[in-house]
Amino acid sequence: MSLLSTIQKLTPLSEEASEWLSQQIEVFTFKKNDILLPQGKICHYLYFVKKGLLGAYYQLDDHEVCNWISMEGDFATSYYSFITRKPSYEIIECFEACEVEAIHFSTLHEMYLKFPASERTGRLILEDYYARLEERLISLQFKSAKERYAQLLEKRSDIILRAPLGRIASYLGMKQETLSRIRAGK
Amino acid sequence: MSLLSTIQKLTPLSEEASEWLSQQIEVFTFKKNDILLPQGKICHYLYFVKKGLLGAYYQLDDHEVCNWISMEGDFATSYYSFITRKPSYEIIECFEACEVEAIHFSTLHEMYLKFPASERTGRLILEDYYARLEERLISLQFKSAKERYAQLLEKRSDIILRAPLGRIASYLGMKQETLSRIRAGK
DNA sequence: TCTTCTTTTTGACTTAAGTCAAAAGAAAAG
DNA sequence: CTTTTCTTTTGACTTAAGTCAAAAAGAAGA
Repeated sequence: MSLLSTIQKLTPLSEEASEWLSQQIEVFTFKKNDILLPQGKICHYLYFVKKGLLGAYYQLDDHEVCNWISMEGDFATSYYSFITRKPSYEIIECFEACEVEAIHFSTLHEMYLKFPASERTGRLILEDYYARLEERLISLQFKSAKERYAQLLEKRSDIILRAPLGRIASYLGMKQETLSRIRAGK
Repeated sequence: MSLLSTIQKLTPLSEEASEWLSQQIEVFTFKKNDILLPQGKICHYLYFVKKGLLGAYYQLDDHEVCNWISMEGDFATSYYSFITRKPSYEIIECFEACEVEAIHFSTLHEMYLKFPASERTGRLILEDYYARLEERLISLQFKSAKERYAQLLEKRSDIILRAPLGRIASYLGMKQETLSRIRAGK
């Protein structure tokens, strides 16, 4: 499972394009609690998680709210900052030691110019992001805390087992104590 | 205020491209309560509201949840269905009599082929959608009903004055009675 | 203008989730 | 191992928002 093979699964990339792209991919390793993107900086990379767990959160008043969590096989970036080239309001942090592959923003756009058919790839990755966001919004809009937890448990039980409780709670839009109680089945 | 001039404000389009596009734009008029897109159909149009008020909602259990409301000068489409070409879970309906300009999906893609620079236009419109969605999510995730109302009042007071109370309430993720009480300042 | 239908408001009561504080469990450090 | 630190759970209490039902206000039709 790699960035390239995952992209190929979304939509085939020409031999030539994937050859070129594979040479542009950068690989990084991070320690637990390392910051991939500080708040206020522009996100230049589209990441792909090879190993580990990472996520994004932002500061709201006196607490942190988690926006997304990615693990092995997931893409990860501060979508809004990455596409708009504006400073990110969210912070990307490793929740575990991580190994990631990364495509630089300029690489992506060079690829679009060199291989116009690859535009589709970019669009599909981003559409996937959009769909996830929309699903989450629907879930937050009118489901109870218990239902939201059940839904996440069904879809991403792996994340629930690995991410810190407080992060999951804020991701689900509830307090840590509430999540703890739901988990205990009360 | 027209589709074309609004697009031009986002990013300049070549003389040739805007000439071509202007000939592809369709104009529709609808009566109050007319359905622009029924649930389960693929959304083929990117709409631009010239006059009136319209919005989208979906069925959740025994009630309807409003996803967005657009008025004069706004774009409107079932974004997810439009980009993925999958059936829409949401219904687009006129809340008032409407006059809209519309670009067909195939027209948009023909434009991308004919005028590659126009890809940027499409991306910007869609990015704008994404940004709105993200803002809404943040608001729902950790703000109280009162705060969410205040925020909408500040950003889109026009909508609050025109849309039915029940729609606004479900858009804000609360019950109609709650919104009524907040509005009364209790 | 009167009647009917729809939308919004109000009232009384219930419930889900938040708050604050402390205890228990795990993980990291010496 | 112990001690320290961080994370999760539990308890008692509060509060925001939901529920159900009825009244009031507006809009529409005859």
